[in-house]
Amino acid sequence: MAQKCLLSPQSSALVTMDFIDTLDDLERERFLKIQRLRERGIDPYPPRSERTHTIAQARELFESGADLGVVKLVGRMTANRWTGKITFADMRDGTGRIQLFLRQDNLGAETYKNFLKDYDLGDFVQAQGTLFKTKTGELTVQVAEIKLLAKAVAPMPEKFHGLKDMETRYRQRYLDLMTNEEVREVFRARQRVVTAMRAYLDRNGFIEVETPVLQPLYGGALAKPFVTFHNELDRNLYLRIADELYLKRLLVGMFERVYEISKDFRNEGVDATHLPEFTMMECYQAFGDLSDMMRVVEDIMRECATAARGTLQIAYGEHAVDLAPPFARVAMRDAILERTGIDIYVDDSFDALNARIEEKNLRVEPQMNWGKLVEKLFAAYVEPTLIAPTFIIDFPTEISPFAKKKPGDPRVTERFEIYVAGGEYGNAFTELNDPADQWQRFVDQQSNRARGDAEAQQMDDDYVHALKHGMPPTGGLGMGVDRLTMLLTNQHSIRDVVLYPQLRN
RNA sequence: GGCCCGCUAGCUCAAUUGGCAGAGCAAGGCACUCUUAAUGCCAAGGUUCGGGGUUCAAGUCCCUGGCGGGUCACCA
Repeated sequence: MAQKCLLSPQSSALVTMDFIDTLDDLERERFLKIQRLRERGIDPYPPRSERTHTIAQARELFESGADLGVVKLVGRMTANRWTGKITFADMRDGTGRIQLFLRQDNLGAETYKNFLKDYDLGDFVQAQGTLFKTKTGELTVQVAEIKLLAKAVAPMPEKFHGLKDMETRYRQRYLDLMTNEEVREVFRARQRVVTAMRAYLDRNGFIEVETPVLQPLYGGALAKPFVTFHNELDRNLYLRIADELYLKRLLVGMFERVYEISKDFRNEGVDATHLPEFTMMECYQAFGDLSDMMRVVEDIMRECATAARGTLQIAYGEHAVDLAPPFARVAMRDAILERTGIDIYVDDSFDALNARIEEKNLRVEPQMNWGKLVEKLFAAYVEPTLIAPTFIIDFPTEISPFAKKKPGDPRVTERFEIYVAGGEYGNAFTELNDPADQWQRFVDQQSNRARGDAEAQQMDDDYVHALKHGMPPTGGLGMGVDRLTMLLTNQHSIRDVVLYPQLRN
């Protein structure tokens, strides 16, 4: 008898028995309901559903005064309140929540009893009936017929406190999404950010392209790569750390404006602002320069903020930020001078700058050259203070191997990074198109590598060769899509804007 | 990788100095025809992350391993 009631019409007894052995007590209770339903001839997993409106549509139409008559709504039951022979239930679909009103007098004693017995929170159902308002004024479906669409065997997380455990939220994201409405909104906002960015670029003549993820030589950024192996080719390949060098080759080939929104991979630390795979937008504009890229950043910030938040006045944590262009422009030298009293142009050698830093008792990690020391000084004393959107310009040449040197001052380049609320959101150059200079930069990077800099660029002869054929004067930009989404959704961990983040260790 | 914090019922959380491991939600039973974190009563639910140790006695103290979170260092 026990075995018979576990038989499923669509699977063998053996499989069913094995499955039931995997269930805990709560799940087993629900699985027995599935058996009861099947015995009554009800398929707990019917192949199709019927739906006349989404919940949002039904709500909107009703409020506008339309007479909808009988509607069929579908969704997941998420709460139940019963008082004897009537039950109020909450049902949610992808668009919203609506209350169901089930009454024994309407459904019939048998159906009503079976509903109470065999339906659970988490089940997908189809409710047919008419819309009305309860005496407390809540829009409600007066249910004439209720049908099970998909039985949930496992119980939902707690209905009031939601799912809080970080690990479960990330590893079983579906539980997080079904329980925490605000999490779903973050990912809807992310989609609006990406769509707005793409729409802006498309509208301005940038062509979306795809470049290799697997690269024989990685480059375009200073970072440690992931290494993989191609069996047939019998060689190592690297997962891209940036798209830069492939995209700029396209300008040699006479595409004038290109962009790519891509996953990049960097084999480095994992924390609240870094994941090993992340999404980057890079765009390049032939016959453009740094100031064109500033305009692109301002436009993208404005359009993405409008799409995500509907306003340019946003809150990020404790900061109020105004994203209305134009953004401030400050030379790195001036920013550092103001915050530390050190003039990097006076102390423009490694030894001099290092001595000044020690003299002032500033905490800066030991570095291998002047440029990196400047970068550290900036990161420690300037970056956290940049709340209003600010372009920092004139980066040291030593840390900018793909940027053109500033006319009249070879120590720095035509490069900016955009900072908002103490964080970096984009990086742009007037692109280096002089093949001899580019070749020398690679050589300099190699000497850094020889001195132990694991993030130094490798020589890319093929890229230099491309430049020998002539690349027009060009402005290029990279923006972190995840970080922009964080800013625009007020999230403070990158894991909260990535559906399936890599977890630590 | 260093340091700090956490891991207890399906979920959210308690547990005093080392002294019988508890509550709410969910799920089970009963009552209740306008509830909305419904309510009332009853019953059930545990390898306290794993392993080892100290102790008459360990959720609690010690050692060790695992998995998370925060922070510092590096990178975006």
